[in-house]
Amino acid sequence: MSLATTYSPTDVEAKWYQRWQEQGFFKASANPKKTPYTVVIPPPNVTGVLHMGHMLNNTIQDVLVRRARMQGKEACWVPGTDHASIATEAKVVALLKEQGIEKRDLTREQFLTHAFEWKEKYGGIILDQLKQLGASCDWDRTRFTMEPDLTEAVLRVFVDLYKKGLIYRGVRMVNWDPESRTAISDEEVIAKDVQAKMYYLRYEIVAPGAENSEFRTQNLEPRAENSELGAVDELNQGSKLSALGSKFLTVATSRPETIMADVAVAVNPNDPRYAHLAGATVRIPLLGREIPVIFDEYVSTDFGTGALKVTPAHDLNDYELGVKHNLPVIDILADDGTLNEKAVLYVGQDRFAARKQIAKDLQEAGLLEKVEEYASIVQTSERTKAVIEPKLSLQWFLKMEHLARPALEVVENDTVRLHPPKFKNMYRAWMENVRDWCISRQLWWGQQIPAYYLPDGSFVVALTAEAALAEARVQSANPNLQLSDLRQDEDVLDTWFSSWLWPISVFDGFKDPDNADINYFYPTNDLVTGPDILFFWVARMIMAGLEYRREVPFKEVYLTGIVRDSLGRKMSKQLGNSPDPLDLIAQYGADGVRTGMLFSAPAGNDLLFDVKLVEQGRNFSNKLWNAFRLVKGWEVDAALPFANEKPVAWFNARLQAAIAELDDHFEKFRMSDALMTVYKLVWDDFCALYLEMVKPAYQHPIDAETLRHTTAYLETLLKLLHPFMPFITEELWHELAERAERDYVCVAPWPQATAPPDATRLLADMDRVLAVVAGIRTVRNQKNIGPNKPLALVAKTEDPALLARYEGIIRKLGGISELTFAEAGTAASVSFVLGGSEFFIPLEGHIDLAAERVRLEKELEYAQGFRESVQKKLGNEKFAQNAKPDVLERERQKLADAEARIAALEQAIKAL
RNA sequence: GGGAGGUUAGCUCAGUUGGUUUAGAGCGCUUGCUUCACACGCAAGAGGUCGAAGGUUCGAAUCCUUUACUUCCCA
Repeated sequence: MSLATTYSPTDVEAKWYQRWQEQGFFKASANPKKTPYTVVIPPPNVTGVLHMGHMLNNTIQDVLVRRARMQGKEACWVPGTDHASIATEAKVVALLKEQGIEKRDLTREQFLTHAFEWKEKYGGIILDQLKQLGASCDWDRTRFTMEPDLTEAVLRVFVDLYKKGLIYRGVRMVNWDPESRTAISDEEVIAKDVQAKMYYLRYEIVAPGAENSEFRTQNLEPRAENSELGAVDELNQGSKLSALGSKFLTVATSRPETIMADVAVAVNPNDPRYAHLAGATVRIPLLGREIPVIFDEYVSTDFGTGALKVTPAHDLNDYELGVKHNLPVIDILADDGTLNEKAVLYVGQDRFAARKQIAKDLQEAGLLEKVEEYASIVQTSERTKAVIEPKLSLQWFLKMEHLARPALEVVENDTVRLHPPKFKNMYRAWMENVRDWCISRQLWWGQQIPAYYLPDGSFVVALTAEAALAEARVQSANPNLQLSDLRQDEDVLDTWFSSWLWPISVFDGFKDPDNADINYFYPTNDLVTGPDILFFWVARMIMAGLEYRREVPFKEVYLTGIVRDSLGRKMSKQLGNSPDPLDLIAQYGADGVRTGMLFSAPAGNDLLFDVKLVEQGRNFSNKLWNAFRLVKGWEVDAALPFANEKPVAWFNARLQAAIAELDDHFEKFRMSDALMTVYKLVWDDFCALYLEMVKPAYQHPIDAETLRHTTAYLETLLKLLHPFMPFITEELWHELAERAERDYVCVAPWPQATAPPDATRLLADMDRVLAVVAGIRTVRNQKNIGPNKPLALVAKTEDPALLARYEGIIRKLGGISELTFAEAGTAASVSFVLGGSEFFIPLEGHIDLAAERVRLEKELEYAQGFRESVQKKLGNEKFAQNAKPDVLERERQKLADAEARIAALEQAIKAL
């Protein structure tokens, strides 16, 4: 045989991917004669390269899409990328810096030119990588969130939502990322536990109406020189405190560097410790500025000292307190996280450097009472990991309430189903507590907000500058207003403000809301993505879909797990525990990698990736390859009669049952189980059993009828496997037979399960026959008898006809040379009992009578115990009354089986 | 701190409306095997008192209560 004993994927994969594309199999167009099946890809970042998460996600999508295509649906998988404003801008800025170009020296247009150049050069990498995985996307439909049409869609939506009063502009406390120097949305903030420090600061009390500044410093004792700053120290001495207590108010804070932005100290009005401070002011340590003591029940008496410094510019709660008490706002932080001139002290220092320095200075000034360890939480940027600053800033927001209500409704009533359903709870919690979405970003890479400011500071919102001008002329009642008088908002929109339109915008549903594609392909069917972007993206797509199409964007959402390493750790560059997907494909083949990923990917569970899984996938490819080699190598002798009626009928029954099971798994999005069903069908049923039953002896020909059935089965298996392993199945499809021009397994019809009328009996009979075979093989193993040594089998059974019908199979798989029926076995035999039947294998010289007796008696004892427990149950009156008839019947059957088995065992023991 | 999951064989997971000395799968493990498609293989086998305690029931991995551990979401 010329075919290699191991399958080599690399030779095969590129070839077939190219052929599929040449044939246009992945192209989809509105076709009223077919049912549409649509998937939009979660657009990867244009800066991205393929990682293991993409592999899993896109493998699942491809499996679904390929199956739908074979089912005769008009399968449309739309690929594309998103512009990832923060990540891409950072990347381009860094690249320019390497070339000696600073962003601030460029105009917006110049920068965007650079950025688009970069995108053209590198932006398609990840899509090409998907092709190596086998992704059957309609590449002609590739979209990019910042291309002109999609940009227009974003702007149209912005204008529309503004006109509907859902978008507003205002000063709000936002999450400021000092590293990317932009506001980000609540969803882009990740809370992290940290071990922080709580600083207890002394604010000098200025008595009501009196100027007693002589207390300022002289009553302070110098701190011990060796007192380590940062350690929890012992300064909290009662005597000293009480002495100082009357002159100082101690305030606990984790952010001492923000005292320069303090505008008050707040205490609870019910706190007796501070009642005397009514009308008092205190001096900010080091700075000396006087600020009032205010009273508010918001302050909790048991946190810190019960006194709270109020810094409205840098804390949301403080801001609200400030508004309530009419306090000023002092913002001491610059956009990059350094202190600005309003801070007066530490100007130009980074906030963390300033914190260290001020702690030191406070300590030296005797104004730091103590420092405590403090388990705290910091908010960090999902994208840059920088610590977020709450910052008051003028931003654009989208009101969520109106959009969230219907979007929650459709998930609650299962119009959109989440898989696994446990995510419904999470979704509900988010939807019910959703806050307005900050959609403006202080960046250039993205869609510039279509708001245009008039010279008088008012603004208009319009799709184009020209439209804005027309509106501005009306609004200002100034017909002489010129384009040059208008200034467009500098900010761009959040990338998710593009992505949430994706299922509509990729079909041009905004530009042309009634076009054939959108009407046909929308709503899409399945969405496959990670739960980490359930809110970012999935929820918002549902909102946009309902708002703009009055229809949900997809019906089923499959949420994958996270790919982790075998120790359960997230894959990261730092740990270096993430394999390069392309290396894996090169080493094990795309089919091997795809199946490897799916083997351990139950829905919603994290996938603990182990290269062994991919090895298993490769081994499976190889198994299939060798099954093909065997069949391909058979010579036909047309004169031979059909010799394998039983195996052929049985395998058909198995096959049909497996197809039904497979379809059921797909229905329930149990991808891992679906794969396992085919895996076992191929490996166990087809290779280990069926092929072994029908294969002719070495160098003997096969009859034509058997070959015809076997080839047909193999073809069906290739179809069932194709969604999982597209490459090897296509290769074998064409190796197996000469194919017509467009006859590819890629577009072959998906097999329909049609169980033969006698399936139940066929399967049950074969189970009994295979149990006999297993019994024989166990004897061989126990007695160390190789498979080539022929054995005789004597059966004592109430159903000899069954064994007679399947004698050929028993002979072949069991290595049995002679099957006879008798009423008793011979003493020099090894016996085994199945149900009520006894089987004897005469083995002169291999028999240890005593050991045989012990073994059989052990089995007997077990069977008797079993019988007893069943009898006990059947004897229980309450059981007889309450149990359903079928349960009762099953128990009676068990009893009968047990009795037959006991009788057979007793016989066998007697025969010894 | 609030909420939602999970805890079943060494590992990763199934287990549908409670039905049993027999709770399944894949991988791994053990033993034997150059059986002429495949050692990326073949055959056989071992391995679990279903986190713990209590309860309901004729009967509980499955229902209820308490508890421990763990993951995630929100604050």
